[in-house]
Amino acid sequence: MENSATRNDPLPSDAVTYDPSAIEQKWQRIWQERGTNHTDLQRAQRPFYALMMFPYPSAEGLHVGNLFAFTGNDIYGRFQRLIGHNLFEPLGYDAFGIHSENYALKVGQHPMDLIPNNIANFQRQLERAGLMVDWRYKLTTTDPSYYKWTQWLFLQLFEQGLAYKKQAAVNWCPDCKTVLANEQVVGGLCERSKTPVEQRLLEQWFFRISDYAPRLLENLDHIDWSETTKTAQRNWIGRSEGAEIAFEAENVAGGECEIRVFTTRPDTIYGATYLVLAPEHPLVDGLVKPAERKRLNAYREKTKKQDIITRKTSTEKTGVFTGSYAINPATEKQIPIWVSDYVLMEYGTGAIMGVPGHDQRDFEFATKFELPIVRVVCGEREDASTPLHEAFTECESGTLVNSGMFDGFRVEAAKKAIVELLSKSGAAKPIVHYRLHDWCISRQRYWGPPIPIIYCEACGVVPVPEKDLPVVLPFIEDFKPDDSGVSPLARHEEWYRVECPKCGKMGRRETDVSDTFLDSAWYFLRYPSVGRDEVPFDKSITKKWLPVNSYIGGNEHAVLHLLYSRFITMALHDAGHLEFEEPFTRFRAHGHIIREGAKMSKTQGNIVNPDEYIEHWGADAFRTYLMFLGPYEQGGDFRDQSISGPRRFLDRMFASVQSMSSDGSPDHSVMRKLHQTIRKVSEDIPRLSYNTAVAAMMEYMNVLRKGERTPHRDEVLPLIPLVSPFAPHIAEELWEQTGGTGSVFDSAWPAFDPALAMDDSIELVVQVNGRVRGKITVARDIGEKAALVAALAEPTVAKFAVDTPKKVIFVPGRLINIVV
RNA sequence: GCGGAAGUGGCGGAAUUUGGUAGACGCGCUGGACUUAGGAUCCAGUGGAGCAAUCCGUGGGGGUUCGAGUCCCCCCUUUCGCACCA
Repeated sequence: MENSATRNDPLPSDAVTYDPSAIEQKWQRIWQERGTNHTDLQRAQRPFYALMMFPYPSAEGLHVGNLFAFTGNDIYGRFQRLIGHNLFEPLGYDAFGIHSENYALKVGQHPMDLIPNNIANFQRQLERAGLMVDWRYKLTTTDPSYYKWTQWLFLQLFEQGLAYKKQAAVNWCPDCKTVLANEQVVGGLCERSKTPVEQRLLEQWFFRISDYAPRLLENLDHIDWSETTKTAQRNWIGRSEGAEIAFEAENVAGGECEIRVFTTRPDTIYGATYLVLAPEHPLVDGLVKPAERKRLNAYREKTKKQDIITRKTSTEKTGVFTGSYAINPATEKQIPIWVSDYVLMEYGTGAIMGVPGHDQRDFEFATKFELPIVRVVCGEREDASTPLHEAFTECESGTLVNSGMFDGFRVEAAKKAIVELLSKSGAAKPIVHYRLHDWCISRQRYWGPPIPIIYCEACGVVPVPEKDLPVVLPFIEDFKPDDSGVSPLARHEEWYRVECPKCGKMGRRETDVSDTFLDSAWYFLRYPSVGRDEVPFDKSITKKWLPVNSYIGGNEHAVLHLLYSRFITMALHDAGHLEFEEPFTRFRAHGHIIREGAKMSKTQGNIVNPDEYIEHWGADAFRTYLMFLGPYEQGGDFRDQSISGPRRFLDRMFASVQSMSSDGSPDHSVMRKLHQTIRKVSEDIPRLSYNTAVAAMMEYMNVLRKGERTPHRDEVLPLIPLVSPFAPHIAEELWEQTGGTGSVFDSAWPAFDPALAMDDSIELVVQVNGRVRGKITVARDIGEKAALVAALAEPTVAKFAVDTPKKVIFVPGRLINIVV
């Protein structure tokens, strides 16, 4: 803070000067008294729901990144209110989950004690920032009145058959001691702890999100979201069109055995010279010949032990032969069946056909193990005998060769024709495969909502009746997870022993809790209905306020929270609870801020503490600076020195109101600039182009005060609402000082008058041979002939335009280019 | 490896919509005013070279055009996603 805390000097004695802390405290108090930030949800005529991603209330307190995000949303929301909407800008806390729990373990406190303290601290910090949040609708995911409905949501999905339990190989994080969703595993590492993830076979609850893959993908074309976010979702859903092809084989017991492979290149089947199964593939045992068994077992052991990260990143091909053969349904030749870890059990069918001529991985594998490489596609200027030095993967220019009756087919046509042929004998079928897997929601942890299920010896899996919700998370001292794969709650018999709701015999509660992402997958539905105990969300209020008009948040949630929220909304829509199936009409991803060119982190000790800055510069200057330091959707660089600029701007704004005069009439050219500024700011805010909006207002301030002129009242007043979304406290204060009634946020956005913004004379750029040689001031609507005459009259122009012009390019109102 | 985005003064960044004055705005810096003082405030200046006319400048190289930061081709660098996805 050395550089930034240098400004609170004694001020000239008599002048009324800008004192942010006094003004900010005053207006935060008045807003609360008057209920300025309150929304009348029932009576609103033009509802506008401006949502921001709610924070996880960490012990460190509010991060400047949170404030950057929230301020951007607040500006957008306040602007919507000023142009006549009824704004609803709620905020809450995402307080369940491993983050909180691990921190609690680390500091030796119980999360039930810790979280309320953290929330209180966050609340204090957020209130200082001056957000237009209606705190009456605050929600906290750890509150039983909230998670009661998270559990209800689970039951809804259970009833629809969208929640099911299965034993599956799941991602186990040995550090967090819980399973993780696929989305929480990044490059084989736990997204949170960066520990290599292991595979474990466990009974887990899943949601059938994969059933929704086509809809989740198609709807992306119709929603107004940041393109980067949509791309991330498309990649994650991972649609790929291809075919499933069956290869006949004989197992060691002498029985028939069918190996199904998924391929996007059925056209290359004549070049399939071997098959590869994933080491975990269930058919491997039956296929391995006694002579190969020892080597194969050793190989499978080795892959099992290897962590996923090395398996997925090393491209060195390894593998073993099973000793068995399959029949290629196209060539009817015998091809060997191999096992290799480059084939993954979780994708497709866990088996592939090896086409070394036209797949780089297969090429490497075949080269290493000396398997035949056959060319079945050739490009332009190639033929069937052109040697292959690497896989030929080009599709567009490809023509089939060595492919029997399909020789000469183009790749695309061959794909269809071959699948069609093979499907007649049942050997193939066209298939669309999605990478998206079902969402594993079980967590073997303590700090989450218990999954509302009871296991009964007689009745089996019994959902907890809705009237018994919430299943309250008990306060237990011993909440530490262990390596057993069993939840901490399972150690508390007094809690999990419960009567079966169906037959009344003693049963056992599900002791896993649900994923934190379930808490946040529906919170936007709850906000308008906070306080309603009998429903998760009120029907008419929901109809009035949802879907969310504008949602702003970080792109790190592109495939987690945002995808899950869409899925949950669709599922509730299908169950008749909602009338819409996409929750967020418009989504924009904000950027992230760094500090002095480096990433902010606790270890580097370069975290910006909002409290200190607000203390020294005021919340308004801090907000304005955050919005000014870079393009909102890209983020920017927080530099201590630079905050003085926006603060100076507010100082000058304040001073202008104190010194403005009502005598005479405003300056014509200043008023012109004012209207140009109104236009610019009105266009920039909806585009989230906040940095240029602030720059435009600064530019106007420079014009307003140029050469120490005394600004006129009419020149100054419209600036107050204009600046109010950015700096709400000072705007409110100046609004009051200048005789405004009520809140500036209940006034109107300044009207833009195109006639006033229009320049009557313009600077026309004069070029000779495309190079700028001068500028002439002319009437705005000057014609080409008059412009040419005026241009040639300029000495600097005449000097270069010595010959008769060959050609003249005239762009009305902008430039004239004389070609000689 | 694949895909997206980006490369502009000492620094953060404008201008890319529609090819038409490159460097808005701010920080920093320089000079000045007011001052006992200035790390406050205000005024003026600030891409580079040159006394000047002028020339050179948006990662590098080509191209299209009267005119290119903007469009096209090749290359380099940074960055963010995805990553043995069959």
